Amino acid sequence: MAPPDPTLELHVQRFKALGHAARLSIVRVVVQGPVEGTPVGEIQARLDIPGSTLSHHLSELTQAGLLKATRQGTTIRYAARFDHLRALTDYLWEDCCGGGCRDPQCVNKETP
Amino acid sequence: MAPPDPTLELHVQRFKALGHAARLSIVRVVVQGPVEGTPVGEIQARLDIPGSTLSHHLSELTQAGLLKATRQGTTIRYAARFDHLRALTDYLWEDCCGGGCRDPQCVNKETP
DNA sequence: TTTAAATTTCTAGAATTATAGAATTAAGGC
DNA sequence: GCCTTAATTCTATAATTCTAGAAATTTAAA
Repeated sequence: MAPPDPTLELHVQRFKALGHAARLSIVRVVVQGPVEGTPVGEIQARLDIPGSTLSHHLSELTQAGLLKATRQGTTIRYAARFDHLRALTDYLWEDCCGGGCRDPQCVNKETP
Repeated sequence: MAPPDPTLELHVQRFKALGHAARLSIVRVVVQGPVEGTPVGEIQARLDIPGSTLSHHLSELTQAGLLKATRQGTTIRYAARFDHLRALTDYLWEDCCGGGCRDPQCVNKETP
């Protein structure tokens, strides 16, 4: 099999983090929320997930670099890492058309 | 827990499909290949994956709607579904900033 | 119609991930 | 110090996914 590729693995981890209903929902709630972040309690209220389960998913998303946490007293706010979210698709298009294509109008990106 | 959401589940399936080193590699090989698709044999040669394992991953990617297969004699070519790949990120930004933001320059999408 | 090449399906064991209750930590107010 | 609220960590079970060899399928050529 192919040798390990840290850049690949990084992106795998991020895609995997988004490949779960609870976690994708969490990310969307946070993306749609205020820039300064959304408190865990509010995420929990919106999605109706048990605390321990939610915490586990938040931890995965944070470790994957898709969310960042900031404490404010007893509440913790999670905000989106928009830079890393955007980098995900860039990685997919990388070297499209056999090298360096970034054109959104590229024929390869059109529906046949 | 929240009720089932078919649109969410669809995107979960696609992110999950990309959340695996072999599958993300496959997608990249195919994206970088010709528009008409890349033969299984060539993908296998490039990535050095056992045939049965590769076939399993190709099936998952196809079921997720990220690749499409076309037969040419005994060889089968897999091509990227660029439309569905692009839709993945659009889904992430959906309702960003509390509704309908599509602006790439949006402050929410800038690195703090 | 036998043979060969390309790819998939079957199978089962190994490995990883998900879930949520109970216990714990952290911060701040009284 | 003690109590309350907010969130995390611990733990164990359940569920899913991965892997790859062996067998089967598909297509076309000899």
